[in-house]
Amino acid sequence: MVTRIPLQLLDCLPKAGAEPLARSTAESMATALKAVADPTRLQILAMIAASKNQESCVCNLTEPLDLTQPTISHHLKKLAEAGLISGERRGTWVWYSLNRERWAQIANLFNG
Amino acid sequence: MVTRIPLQLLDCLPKAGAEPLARSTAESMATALKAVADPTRLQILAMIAASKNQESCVCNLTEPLDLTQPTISHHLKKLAEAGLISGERRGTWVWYSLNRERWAQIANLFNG
DNA sequence: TGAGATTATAGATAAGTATCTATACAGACA
DNA sequence: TGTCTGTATAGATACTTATCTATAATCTCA
Repeated sequence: MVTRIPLQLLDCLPKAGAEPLARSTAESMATALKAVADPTRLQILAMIAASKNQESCVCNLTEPLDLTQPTISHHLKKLAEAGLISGERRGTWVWYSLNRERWAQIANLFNG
Repeated sequence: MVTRIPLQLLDCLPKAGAEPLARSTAESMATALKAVADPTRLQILAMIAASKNQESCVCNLTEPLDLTQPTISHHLKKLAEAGLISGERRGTWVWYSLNRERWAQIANLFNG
């Protein structure tokens, strides 16, 4: 006996080959995007990009953003972990600059 | 009497014109990015994009993603609120498709 | 070496959110 | 109209995280 599939269901069958994005890939992309998806971190990135030599020390970010220094450090750490910025100690200060290659990778998520 | 500024400090002064990104703008951008910055939602977006006519009903998403139907509905709502997808009821099913213009707007955040 | 300045870390707290179960709503069809 | 199917909403819970205060670590310089 043949099971009859109602028309309703047939209309809704997934097309062959519509494989879901691999979970591991999706998680890796989401981690990078989460780092950017925060208003304070977007402001930090904008300020670095607008600074002389496109780099900034922490001291330049704290006052304009009206947040405490540990909070700024927390956000810089998140951005660094996502590979979006790098910090380099020069004397007393730590200078943060954008990682252009990583930035381009994320842009490609949307251009593909 | 002139206050003497130590050399150390001079080295760290922000450059003129390095205005922070307006908070309201940053928050609006972050809202859109937060919608994308979730592995499940990335998978949903990928599945919609890979589907026939680039649209999908909820029933096609639930099983491959191994999540309950209310959870999928929750994510679809988030994506819709961010303007990234739109749902259209056709009979029993609601079909979701990508909003290309909105997608392009987000891509521009990274290409600018 | 010791004092002062800059940055990072630890721990606490409050707010946000991804997920579930239970249930309501909406359309198809017999 | 009543039943079945597909989708949305409500409420609860556990997990994440943005922020703060307090403190440690690191560097400069007198």
